[in-house]
Amino acid sequence: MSRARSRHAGAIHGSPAPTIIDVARSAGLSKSVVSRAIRGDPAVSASSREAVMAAAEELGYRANAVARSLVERRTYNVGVVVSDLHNIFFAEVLDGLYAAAAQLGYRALIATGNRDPIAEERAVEQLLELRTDGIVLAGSRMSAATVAGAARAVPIAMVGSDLRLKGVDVVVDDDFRGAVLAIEHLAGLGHREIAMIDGGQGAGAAERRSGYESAMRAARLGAQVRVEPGDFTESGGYEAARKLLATGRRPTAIFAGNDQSAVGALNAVNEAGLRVPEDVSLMGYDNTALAALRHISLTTIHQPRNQIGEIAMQAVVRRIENPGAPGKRHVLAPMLVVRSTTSPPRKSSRLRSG
Amino acid sequence: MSRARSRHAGAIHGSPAPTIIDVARSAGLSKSVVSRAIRGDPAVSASSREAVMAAAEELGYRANAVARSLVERRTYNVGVVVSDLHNIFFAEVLDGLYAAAAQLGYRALIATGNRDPIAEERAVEQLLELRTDGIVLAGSRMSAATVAGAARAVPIAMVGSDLRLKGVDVVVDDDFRGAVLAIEHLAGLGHREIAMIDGGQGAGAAERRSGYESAMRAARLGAQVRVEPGDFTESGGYEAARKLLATGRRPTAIFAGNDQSAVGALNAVNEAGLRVPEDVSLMGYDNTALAALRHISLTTIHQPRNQIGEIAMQAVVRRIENPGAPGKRHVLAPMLVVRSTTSPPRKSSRLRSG
DNA sequence: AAAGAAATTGGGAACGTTCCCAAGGGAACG
DNA sequence: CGTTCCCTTGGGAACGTTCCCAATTTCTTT
Repeated sequence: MSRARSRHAGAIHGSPAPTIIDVARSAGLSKSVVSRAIRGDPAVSASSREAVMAAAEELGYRANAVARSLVERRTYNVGVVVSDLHNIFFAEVLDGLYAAAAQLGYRALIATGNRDPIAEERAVEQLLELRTDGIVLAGSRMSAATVAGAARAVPIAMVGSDLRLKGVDVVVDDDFRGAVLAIEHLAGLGHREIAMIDGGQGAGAAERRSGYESAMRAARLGAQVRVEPGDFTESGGYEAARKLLATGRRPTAIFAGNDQSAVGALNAVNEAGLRVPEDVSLMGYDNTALAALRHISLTTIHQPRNQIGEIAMQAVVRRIENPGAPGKRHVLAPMLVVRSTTSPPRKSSRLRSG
Repeated sequence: MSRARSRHAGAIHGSPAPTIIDVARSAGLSKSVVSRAIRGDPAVSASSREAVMAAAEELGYRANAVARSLVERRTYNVGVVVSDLHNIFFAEVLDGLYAAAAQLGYRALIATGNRDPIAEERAVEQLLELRTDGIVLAGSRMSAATVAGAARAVPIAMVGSDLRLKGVDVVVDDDFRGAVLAIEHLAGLGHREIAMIDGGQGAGAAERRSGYESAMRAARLGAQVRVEPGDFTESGGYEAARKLLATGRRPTAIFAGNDQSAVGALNAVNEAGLRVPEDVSLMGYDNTALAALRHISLTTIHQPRNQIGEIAMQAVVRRIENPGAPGKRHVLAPMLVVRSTTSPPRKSSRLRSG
């Protein structure tokens, strides 16, 4: 029956794709049997199954997820809205999300808001129209009201932002704890003048700052607390570090709110003619790919990003399959990663301050 | 009728979402009128339109794209398969893709292959089942046969890889030209011993290499051509640069295949006790965010990534709406971006070699 | 060999839209 | 005032599946 060269009918885009009915006709069976065979339903005789598969292959049949979704009233799609794809931080979260979705039998559909809350809302609205079974919001800047509105339609999980909304799962790193880890490391090396560059409105910035303050007090360094305003960008870190170095007592260690700003700070320290870590120790937060570059080799706090994504996806799927289950808050433990930007302070300053 | 507090019926996930029929009943009109009003069809009286909109709002109605797609036999979705979300290079391409899709009335649905050709194929297959109207492949590593198979079902555009398949649009930066730009810059500064770190199998690596060779010959530096095998990773650049510096005549300038590997090379140069750009000039390719960091400040070749994305999306949509149109090759012009890692060679070496 | 049970098959309804066509109600026109 | 035409409306079919139920076939068992 089939030509020698091409196994599939050479469908050009215009011509309609074969349906289950075409396969049925070609296999000499009913559409019901074809449907069952395609889905792997055991209630099909071996011979029928074979005939169906052969016909499907021959025609180049591909299941139509649209029709299937319509009758099943679910899509097995989970939408993921990422506020910013430029932020490498989210790449690994997406990996985790993706892997977990595949493992649970769902597809992850990624949309982005390009750092614009309005665009994010539009993206959510579109995913809702597409009838995704659930949505994961990564680093969202949307208002609580909007999120709550979406949560009415479909289970939602958020990562990166810590909205406490009932019916919404939240997966966060324990930023407070991470900051404590950082300060314990620096204080343990003997530093006393430990300044922090703040992350402003950034995700987790407030927790990191209070972790810093708390750990400083715990180390009896409450008097040395010094928080320089900044943000989570490279230039924010640069400017903040310049101020730290130019005025007041010069810190022997700087804890930046994230890796980006730490890299900016690194540059400011170098420009001031100081060396890292000999003159100033420097820490970041997030353990992004940036921190791992040899040329930078930044001591930082690792967030289990992959796992964050996994857990978020699992949370959504759990609530898809178990409607009515309440949303939870999942807090993950950060980890210290020591690289080359931290060392004990110079003897002189150590003596002077001790 | 409606409670005071909540404008929308407080639908909890289990209860079915309202349909056009619910709206029709509530507005006292037929489903046809509702359908038309929702879609903005002018053939609806003002009073009906108002009634429909009010009822829709009241019920929290949201159009069901699944049902709509089934009957229209198109989804207005364009799938985007990104080989690697960690590669910041693609973030801007995605921006362009996304913006163009929105502007043309389509949605972009992003899927990823995690650098695994098998996973990429799976992603494509899933998008095809979802009946996306077209697909953009970004940095794909799939076999030509697989791509051709997908192209039979739906218009395809590729960015980053340069498969010449009929029925497939390709959008690429002119990598040959970019490499020429790099060498012209270095040669123009007075460098003669200009080595290149190759990108191996990476996208565009071959073109960049031949651009290098050609430009070297054009500058009468054919005898100085020296290509060190490498890849597009940081450690690849590091290892390659070590070899370049350890053996043979030491180059005064190194052109790395991309920014990542240039950063690795930067580290190797520093470790050898040499300074950039005083002792060795260094160039990358891509103008990623990495290159722009002050701490790195790499001279590099810029690819119009945003535009690459835009053009790819436009190409797919053009062929969706105009089936049978042939695929084209779109070549974009790269640009030199001078930062701090290039300068004229030291006098001494210049004299020696001149 | 008959009867009952089990396995397999087929047909119709449903999912929520859009599209097409027919019908109703004015307005305009002669 | 009757006819025609336009504007609006409503109902049924279709999109490609899955699900349910009834019908048929095949196997067991006595």
